[in-house]
Parts: sequence; structure tokens; C-alpha cells
Amino acid sequence: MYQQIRDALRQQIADGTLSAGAQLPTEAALTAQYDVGRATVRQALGELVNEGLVVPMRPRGYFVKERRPMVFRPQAEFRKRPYSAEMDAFVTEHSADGREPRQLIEVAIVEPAADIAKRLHLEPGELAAVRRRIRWLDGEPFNVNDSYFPLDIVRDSEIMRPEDITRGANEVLAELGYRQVRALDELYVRMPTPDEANRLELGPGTPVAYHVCTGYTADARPVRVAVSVLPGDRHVISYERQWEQPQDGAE
Amino acid sequence: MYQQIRDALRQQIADGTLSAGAQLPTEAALTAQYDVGRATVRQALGELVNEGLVVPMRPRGYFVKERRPMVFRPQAEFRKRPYSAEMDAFVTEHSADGREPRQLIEVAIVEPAADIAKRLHLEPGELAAVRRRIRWLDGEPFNVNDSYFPLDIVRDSEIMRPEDITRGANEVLAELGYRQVRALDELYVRMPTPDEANRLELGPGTPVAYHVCTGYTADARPVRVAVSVLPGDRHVISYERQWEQPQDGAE
DNA sequence: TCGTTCGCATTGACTGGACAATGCGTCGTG
DNA sequence: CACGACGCATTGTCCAGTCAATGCGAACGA
Repeated sequence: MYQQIRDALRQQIADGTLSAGAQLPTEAALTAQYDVGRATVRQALGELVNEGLVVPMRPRGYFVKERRPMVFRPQAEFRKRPYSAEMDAFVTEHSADGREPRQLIEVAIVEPAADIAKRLHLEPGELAAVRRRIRWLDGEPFNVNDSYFPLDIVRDSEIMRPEDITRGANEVLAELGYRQVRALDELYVRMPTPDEANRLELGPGTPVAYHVCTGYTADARPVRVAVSVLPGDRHVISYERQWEQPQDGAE
Repeated sequence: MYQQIRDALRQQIADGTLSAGAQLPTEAALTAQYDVGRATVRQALGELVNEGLVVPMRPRGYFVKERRPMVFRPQAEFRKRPYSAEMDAFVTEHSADGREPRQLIEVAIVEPAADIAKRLHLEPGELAAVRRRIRWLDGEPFNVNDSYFPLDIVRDSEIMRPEDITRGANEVLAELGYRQVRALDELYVRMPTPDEANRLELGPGTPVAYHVCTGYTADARPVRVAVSVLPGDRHVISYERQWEQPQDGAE
């Protein structure tokens, strides 16, 4: 059965017989080795592909996938440096040293999708400004990040210009009188839409994290919704938490 | 081609022609409708299954998958009640009212896997206690959560007993003199291993979040590593963040 | 009326083929 | 030596069929 072939190959990948980047036997070789039809071999290989373990490089053969995750730290927006030694070590361990970053920023005025509008407390028809950003690393797309702002508060501000804002869009918002003091993060885990798979060049078997961050001012007004799509094989999402002495425990 | 069939069905799911829980046309119906071989239809349906959009309920047919995510809030361990009104609203929106929870706890002494041992600063061969917990909701497995503790600090404590600790394992740790003041969270997004897929009854096309939380005492000693496996179709992971007035912005 | 058995529609697994698409290397040519 | 054309190995797509597994409902029997 195809499960035997699949499990045998998976075992070889797990125990290192087939190391990262190595080529698997060809379909023809497996067909001969196990004496089955080609469809059976293809089903076995297909499942490994969907598990994200191997990648077909047509027409060169199947290869064991490599994984080099980079740290994605939502808290970095407002706290550049980690405050604990553990996080420091963790970030440097997964650093992008030697890889060449690139990004493209694009600004538009849109009527946001229903879920975005709801988080920004916008009525149907109200407009928002969106800064769309795509990031590359070594020429490969890494993640996309769209930040939405209510149009009436950022109109004519620096945020509408598609250049990199070195001091940060959040700082510009603060200068406009909308300093964020709180944020709510949501993380959804799912398979990518076909559109996302195209833009991020995702192979099958690569899930994504869909990260939505809503930032609030001191008077509880939402002024920013940042939506990120993070391919699972290229990211580790990380948070650091700290609390004061009298803690109320709960399992 | 199979892509046309796949895209047509996906469109019908997206625009509501096929609503959540509805049955898709059978393979035979699609074969006739598009005048193609059955393998072609199966490939189209297979891709939709791998995207997590439809579920095959053999032998009744294919059905549109339903998604009812529940909030997973890592911060709840140390802060039972959300501190912002937004989080309050968000949690109640995705509440589990009317669904029946159940859990099973199991305690063991193990030599932890290398990645766990590293986070706990254990030498190879040193032992750890692990509290393994599986949670169900309405009789369906929901998530698994394994908490590791260095054996030498929890030996003979309440943590070694496989009962529910109402005041929380963290509180017990604190009573033993190991109060946690900091934690580092890591989130990996990937497809489940075959073992995870079995234990959590995951269909194909369901990715998981792999959540690792390491808790530290005031003198930076790691005393607890909690590993959770969260099926993507049943969870939203959520954090709330707050910061003090002088913020250092960074885009 | 209730319980059991059986048929049937449907998907799962598989065969053994065919032709198309594609990247790479080789060979030949200018 | 450089460049282009070609062949080839390999995967992608597809066909037409067979047999097995399975859950549901209908028919049947007590």
C-alpha cells in the first residue's frame, strides 16, 4: 500500500538517511522497488508533499524540504530591544545574518473588508488608508503586512506616502495625537488562499499564520489594524511576557 | 482541467452557493457534468480537501467544512481576567457556551526530548516530570498540552499527582519557591505529524500551531516548559499588549 | 413496534497505460 | 570559445476501468 511507501520515506527523512536537501528516489525507482503502479507511488509522495516534508522540483525529482525560520516578534513594534536575556538569545539564534532583505511599500485608499472595518469601528462605506508592504529575504518573498488606518486621521500625513518611515508609522500616529497604549493580537492558523500562495510562492503543504493586530489609543479608539500573512516554514512567532509579584495563578 | 473544477467549487463555497455544512456534488455527478475522468475530479476535490475547505465523509459524499474557533489565550495562565474591554468582548464572542468540556491528565517521569531539555537547561540524561493533558469539547479532541518540570524541584509535590490542580500548577511551583516572573512564548506553524493527526482526529488540510512556553523565575532559572498543539481550525490564539507612555516607535 | 440484516450509493485504493511540460546537460555550430 | 538546438529524464495531467470499505436507510423478521 501507499502508506507503507509514505511511512518508509518519512522514516528515512526523520532519521537522517535522507537529509535536508537530498533527493528522494524517483517515481520510477519507487514503482520498481515496491512493484506497484505509478499512481500508488504518487499518492505516497503527494502526502509527503502535503505534510510539507518534501518538495517536487519538476522535472528534477523530489527533494527533502529545508526549514530556516526567522523570528517574528509583534512586540518589536513598540519595544525594539528584548527585555529579557532569554529573548535576546532566542532572537540571535534565528537571526538573518548574511541574508539580503528588501521590501516594497504601496499605499492605497480602500473600503476595507468587513472584518477590518469592524475592528476599526468603521461604518460600511467609510474609507481607510492602507500601507501594503511585501518583504523579501534573499530574493524570496517572506511575508506580507498590510496596515489599515481610518482615513480621516491620517489624510495628508506622512503615512500616505509610500516611502519607508524610519521612525515608524506608529510614531507618526502619535504625533497626530493618536498614541497607541494597548493592542489586541489575533493569530489564525490555516492553509493559504490561492492568492496568498502565489504572492508568497508557497508550495503545497505550507500553512500560514494570519496575524491581526489592532492598536488602541488611551480612550479606547482603534486607530490601526495590521494584518500579516506569515508562511509557517519561514517564521517562528515569539512573545515575551512579564508580570508583577502578586500573581493570581490558574491552570 | 481539474483546476477549473476546483476553482468553480471554491468559488461556490466562497460566495455562499455552497454554505458551511452543505454537500458537494458527488464524484460521479462532477464526472458527468464536466465530462472528464474520475481521477480528474478526484484531484480537484483532493486539493480542496488539502486546503481545508471541504471534508470527505465517506461514503456519504463531500461536505463544506465548518470552522468554530475558540480563543486560546496564553496569558490566561497568570491573568485570569482580560484587562482590556476589547479582549473581554473578543473572548465572549468566541465563547464555548453550551459545549461540554472534558479533560484527561496523566503524569510521567521522562527523559525529555532534546529541544525540551535545552529549554529547561537539563543535561542529557537528566529527568523531567511531565503533566500531559488532553482536552475535549463536545466529545471531540481539542488540544493537547504537555507541561515539563525539572524533576528535582517537583518530586513528591502535588504536581506529580494526576488530578486537576484547581489553584494551578504554577501556584504550586511558587509555593515550592520557584515563582515565575517571566515567560518566553514560541509559536510554530506547520502540518501535524501523523501521531498528532491521530490523537487530535485531524483531517487533511488542517495545520496546527505548536506553542512552546518557557517560564522563568526571578533569577532566570527555567522551571517549566509547556508545549501545546493547537489545531488551526479550532483555535484563535490571542494576546493583549499594553505599554507605558514613553514608547520607542519602530516600523 | 422494535431490532436486525441487507442492498446500495459513494468514496478509497489501485492498475497500467498515454501524452504533455519542463529544466538540465550535451552536443553541435558559428 | 560562446551560444543555440536538441534530447532526455522526470514529473504533471489524464483516462477507463476494477475491487474494497463503509455508513445509511430500507426492507424484513420477531
